[in-house]
Order: sequence, then structure tokens, then C-alpha cells
Amino acid sequence: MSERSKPSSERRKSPVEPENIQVEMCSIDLRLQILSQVPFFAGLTPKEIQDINSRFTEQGFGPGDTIIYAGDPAEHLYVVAAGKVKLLRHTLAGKDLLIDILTTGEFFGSLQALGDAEYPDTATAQTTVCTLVIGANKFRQVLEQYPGVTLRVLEITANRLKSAHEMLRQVSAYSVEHRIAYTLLKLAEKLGEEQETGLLIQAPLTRDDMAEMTGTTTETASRVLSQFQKEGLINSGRQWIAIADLDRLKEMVEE
Amino acid sequence: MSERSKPSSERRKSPVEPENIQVEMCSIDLRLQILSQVPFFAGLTPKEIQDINSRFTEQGFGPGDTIIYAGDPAEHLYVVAAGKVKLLRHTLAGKDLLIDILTTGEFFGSLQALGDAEYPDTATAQTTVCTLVIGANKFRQVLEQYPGVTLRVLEITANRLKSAHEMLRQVSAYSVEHRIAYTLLKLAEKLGEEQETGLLIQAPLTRDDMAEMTGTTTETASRVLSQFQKEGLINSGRQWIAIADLDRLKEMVEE
DNA sequence: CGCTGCCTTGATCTTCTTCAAAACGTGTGG
DNA sequence: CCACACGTTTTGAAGAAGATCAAGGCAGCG
Repeated sequence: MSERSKPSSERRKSPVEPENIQVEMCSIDLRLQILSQVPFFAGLTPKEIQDINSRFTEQGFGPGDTIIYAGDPAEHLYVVAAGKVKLLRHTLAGKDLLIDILTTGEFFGSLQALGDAEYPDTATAQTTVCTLVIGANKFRQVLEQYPGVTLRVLEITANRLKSAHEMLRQVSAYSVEHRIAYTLLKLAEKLGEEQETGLLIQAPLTRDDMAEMTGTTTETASRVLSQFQKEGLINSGRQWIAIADLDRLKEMVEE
Repeated sequence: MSERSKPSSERRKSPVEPENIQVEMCSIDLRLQILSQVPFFAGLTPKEIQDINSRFTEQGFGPGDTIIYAGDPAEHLYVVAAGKVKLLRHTLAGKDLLIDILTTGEFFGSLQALGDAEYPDTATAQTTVCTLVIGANKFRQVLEQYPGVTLRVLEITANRLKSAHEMLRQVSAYSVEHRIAYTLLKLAEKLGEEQETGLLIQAPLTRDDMAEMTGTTTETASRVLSQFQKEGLINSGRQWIAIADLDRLKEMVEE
């Protein structure tokens, strides 16, 4: 859809946009717009949104910054206003698990731990990121005041639960090849952007990230992706992947 | 805690209670008691519970019966009143994934699919089971009428999400041995009952079930459990497992 | 008493990990 | 603007973990 004027020469330069966000970009006018786009605030009146907005503060992060640490007291809920956030869970062996890549309008933080006192996951900024922050107690007040919001948060959480189960099924029953194909589709669905090189996943994505999302090693992920490239399923380079043959990839996953 | 008068001879007869429930057991008086024990109705007044109770109907199932099929239209929410329910997700290869074993007070069904039209999982009765059933729309009305209930349902769902992520981490980063140890601990925590033979998991549990919970094969699960038995970590027989050395098992998982 | 599931054990084979090393891309500082 | 350095990616070869195939044993039940 989005026409981008690039010559697309034979040089394999990363087509991923660097996300031109200044850290201080969460301007007041933008905040309202973003909050009204957040799935669980959609449907509220402008006045209500303004009310809710006033309870959030904002916070910016640079690429690589850690926003919350797993194990820290779960005191805040974050909404991604701009940029991409990696949500990951550590393992003892240092072999982390990349649970999700969050984008504008998605939340993370204290919610996963509603009944719990600590963040279960670590969140790091994958790009320059602007977040809206609210204290856990304040957010609870919002939920109590706007039952419709609670219901929508519940829906979202239920959906996340469903995809977690789906991923679980993938990891326990299917081959690495299958899982990578599946993960690519999911990523494309969420972050995909039509380009000359194919359906590009709009996020800096290393082989290591792919490995952590699919429960395998960097080397194996690299091998499989190289294979996919050879077969013409994808185009990829350093920190980017674009899907060249969506249909065939879907076939692989469904068979 | 619970003293049971059994000679515990050398015969390895299953110590798992057969759950003496008649299918028609959900008597009206019992229903109220059970509903008030359901985590997300706890805290309501008796009158409110009575109101909610009137919206549920009851339904019994025998061991092996399928209560809902994955893929069917998600029209009902079920609360387990008595018995054990297996929640599982199918894979194409026939290699199913056992997501959870639900016990009294837990729910399943249309909630996982709040935003969705179909049940994502299949639920089967592992024992004789008595359930309380409510239509998805009716339940939504309950949620709208009692915001506190919504909040509690959200908490529970958030917790389930957390354990799904935890399981995901297990499967992608640890060995089968580790995963089985972990799963045994989780099961014991939930269904454990002190007995002479150890901390018994109160549910008929086949090697196959264990395999499906840990993402491995029946044979491998059997091998690992035999190994555990040899090492004195567990006692087990046909369709039952009891934990003999809880501390050592915990060590294995934490190391 | 024999049948039907469940459980066990062994041998082989596949998949993936691990270890190692080299090539490549990208941004940096000279 | 070039060359270097660092992090990413690739590829190879050896090894381990677990899957698969196969067969036999055991318990409970009709």
C-alpha cells in the first residue's frame, strides 16, 4: 500500500525504517490521539479519554534500553505510543525467550502480574520508543471506573493467552522449519509492510531474535532462513526479513 | 494432612480416589456452595450468588466424554463443580498438547474466545464431572452487571497467561527431564494430596498425559519417569504418580 | 481367563545443538 | 573517504538429545 520511492538497487541495504522518533516526541496533542487508538480505550468519549490521559505520564527510551526488568516490583503499566518493544523472559541458561514484539497501542507491565507482585518479563526498547506510563493502582482505579475498559482488557488478555497456547503447540509438536515459517507469518501479519522486496517485517530483527522466538539456536535459525531464501520464500539481510512468497509460506504452515 | 486408612501393602494398587460423584449430583444446595467457592464469585453477597446461580444450568459428564470440541462455536462458559477436566489443543500430527487439568471452581469455554467465535481448545472429562453452564451472552451480562467479577476473571486470565509463558520457556529452553520435573511440581501443587506413598497427584494420569503436557513422546516420558522412580524421586504405577522427594525435585527444577 | 489398554525397554535414526571459524555489513574514527 | 573493528550472519563437522519403530510385559476388567 504505502509507496516508497527507493530505487531498490542490488545493494541489500536494510529497508527497515529507522523510526524517526525523538525521545521527547509524546506531545500532548499526540497523546490523546494515541490513547484513543489504544484498543482498550477505543469507544470512550473524548472527554473520558482526556480524563484517562491526565493520569498517564510519558517516558522515552532509546534502542537497547531496558524499560522494565523481570523480577522487579510490578508498579507500572506501559502503553507503547511509538516504536517497538521486545518482551522477553529469561532462562537460567541465558537462553532467553522472545515472547512478543509490541507496537503502537499495545501494553505491557503490571497487568500480566495483576495478582502478582513482580514483572514476569523483561521489556526492552527495540527502537526509539515513547511510552505512556501509569501506576498499577491508578490503572486499577481506571478499570473500576470504566468497566467497559476492563472487559476490553480481558478480551485482549484472553487473546494473548490463546496465542501463547498456540505458540506452545508449535514448539512442542512441530519442527524448527515449521515454527520459523509460522513465526514469520505472525510477524508479517502484525508488522508487515508492502515493499518492492516483499512483505517487509518493520522491525530490526536479528537471527538471534528469530531463534529466541522459536525456541532454537541462532545457528539453526540462520540455516533455516538461508534455506528459505534459497527457495525464494523470503528476502533478507542484516537485521531484516521480507516475505517474498506469502502463499507458499502459508502452505508450509497449514499442511 | 488427610489420613486415609489403607494398609499400603506392597501391591501397587492405584491410590487415586475414583471421585464418587453421580452425574446428577449438582444438587441445588451444592450449587450455591460451589459457586461461592469459585474464585471469581467469591466476595459476592449470598443474594448476588443466588442471582448468578439462577443463570447457570448444570450438566454432567462421564470419564472420557468430550465436553466441548475445539473449533465449535464458542457459545458456553463452563465451571467445574466437581471432577477433573482435561483441556487440550490438537495438532495436525495427532500429537495433542495437554494444556491444563482443571478442577473444582475453575472455568473453561467461551472465555478464552471472548473476541473469537470458536473454542480454541477441546475439553474432555477425565473423571466423572459435574459442570455449571452459562451462555456466552448471559455471562457477558453478568460481567457487565458485576464489574468486580470481571476484574477477578481478568486476574485469573492474566495468571493463566503467565503460566503459559512459563511453560513456553520450559519447552523451548530446558530438557525433557527438567520439564517433567517441573510439570510434576505444578501438578502436585494443584492436585497434590499427602499419602503414605508420597504427595499423590489426585487424578488419573497416564504416561501419555505427561508426554502431552511436556511436549514429548509417551516413550520418553516413560523412560524419564522410570528413571525418577529408580532415583527415589517418585512412586508411580498405572495411571498415578506420587512425589516421594519433593525437595530434591525442586532442586532439579531450580538449578 | 483372555482381552484391552497402559507401561516398559531396546535399537536405530533423525533432528537439532554445540563448537569452531570464517565472511560479511555497518558505522566509526582516523 | 578509506580502513578498521565490532556485531551479525553463514557454514562445516561432530556430538547429543530425543523421536521413532518394534516388541514384550503387566494390570485390571469383563
